[in-house]
Amino acid sequence: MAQHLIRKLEHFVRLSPEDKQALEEAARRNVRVFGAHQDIISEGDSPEHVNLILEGWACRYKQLEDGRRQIISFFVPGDLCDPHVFVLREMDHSIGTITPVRLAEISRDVLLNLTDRYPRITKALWWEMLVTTAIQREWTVNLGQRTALERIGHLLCELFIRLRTVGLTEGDSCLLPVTQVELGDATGLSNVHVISRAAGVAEQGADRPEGQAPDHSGPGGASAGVAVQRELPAP
Amino acid sequence: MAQHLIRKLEHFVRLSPEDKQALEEAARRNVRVFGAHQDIISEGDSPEHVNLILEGWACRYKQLEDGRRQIISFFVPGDLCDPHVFVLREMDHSIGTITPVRLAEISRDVLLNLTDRYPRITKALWWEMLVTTAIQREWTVNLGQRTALERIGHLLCELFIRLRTVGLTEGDSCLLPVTQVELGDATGLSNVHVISRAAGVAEQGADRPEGQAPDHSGPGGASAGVAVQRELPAP
DNA sequence: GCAGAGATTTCACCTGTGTGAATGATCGCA
DNA sequence: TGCGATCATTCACACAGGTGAAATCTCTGC
Repeated sequence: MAQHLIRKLEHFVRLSPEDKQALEEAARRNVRVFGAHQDIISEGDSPEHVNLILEGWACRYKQLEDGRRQIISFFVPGDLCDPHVFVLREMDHSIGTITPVRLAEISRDVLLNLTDRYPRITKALWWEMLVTTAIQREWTVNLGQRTALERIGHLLCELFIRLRTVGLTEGDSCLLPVTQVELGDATGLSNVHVISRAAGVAEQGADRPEGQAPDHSGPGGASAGVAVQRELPAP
Repeated sequence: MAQHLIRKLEHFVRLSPEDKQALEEAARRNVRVFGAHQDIISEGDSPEHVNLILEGWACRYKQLEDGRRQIISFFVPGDLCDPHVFVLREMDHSIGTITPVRLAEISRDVLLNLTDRYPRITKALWWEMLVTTAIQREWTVNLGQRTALERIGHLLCELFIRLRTVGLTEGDSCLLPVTQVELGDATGLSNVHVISRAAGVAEQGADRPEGQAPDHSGPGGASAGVAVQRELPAP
């Protein structure tokens, strides 16, 4: 059940069989299923548990009164939505599904128990959180400084690498169950503009992405290097 | 010395005299001084300690090869640069001063000691970190969805409120020792464009900001509500 | 008191991206 | 088998914001 999370964390620390066992256990109870385009938790709600994505894609987003929407980050299998969220009274943003999603609700107690008993897990979760905030910084740069072409190229590279980390790629290709409107909401572009630029990425990209945070920011523009199939995973 | 940090944390938890004493102590040792426009720590360096800003302004930024620069966040007195940074091998971004800065370097051991012995401080630092990441999310929305006018209005409100939290405002005004180029780097705008829009903010704004995360995103644009003096604090 | 660097302000012009609308594809479902 | 909904694609046009350059203005140091 928790194989994606375990695979991801093992990029940073070596987990013992007991560590893995404990994670599996935590991910087994309280599994919930959501359809596509549903809110898992909405702005203003108070968070009750940490959600571990087992299957499917989701996103964190914020919506302005006039309808403008910004996707703040994507969640793919193995991702934890806010392992520290209990401190806050209420959510300042929403989390919604993109595809149908299967997730495990992990209660505060279970999580505290986990970090109390398994120091390697604690360390790995710290690292996971730091990587997440580093990605968040990269998005800030993406939105603030890069052109449309570069933004989309960079985002595709990020997602490809994250999927590869949890073993959800095949060679140079991966599934990308995200509509153009959603790509636009994530990159701060209009849906109409996404296509012309996404086409540009497809033309230019042939290199393989390397490293954790690819930075294709030169004047030459982004090279995606990812053969992306727009296709939903078979259930 | 640590009065700004203490004042900020007390918005969330009530600190005992001993808590405050401990914070004061930690901020007293290893004080360093930087000039304006210097790097405190650069991309690629490995972080050695947590920096507590005592006086002056700094910022976190990332620079692309072709010179484009994105300011990712501002630091004002009372702010901690990354209370969790030790987990990372090397910095993926730089921290540089804007004005001359006085800061306290807090070592890993001192910080761990602090969080071990003073649970209220631990809780307050957790809260501080969550607020910081919430601000980071807000920047993502700012850069991705808002117009130039709204971006600048929102940024000015944020800074005013943060300064008020640490007691660095006077009535409706505060110091803003930030150049237009820096405002542009933070909002993803060109310096030339900042001025026309900043002028717009000055004209439109007369309301007082309210709440922690002001959201002036309606079609009417941003209202800054802050009378800002562009002036360096006397040394 | 002067020189030089950095910051602000203004201008004219250009371009990247948004808007709105119309047309085709694709897919789930009755 | 066909209907409706959701996405993708394309086009023509509009405009927000970028670019480059030049003219002040304001410090700061000598």
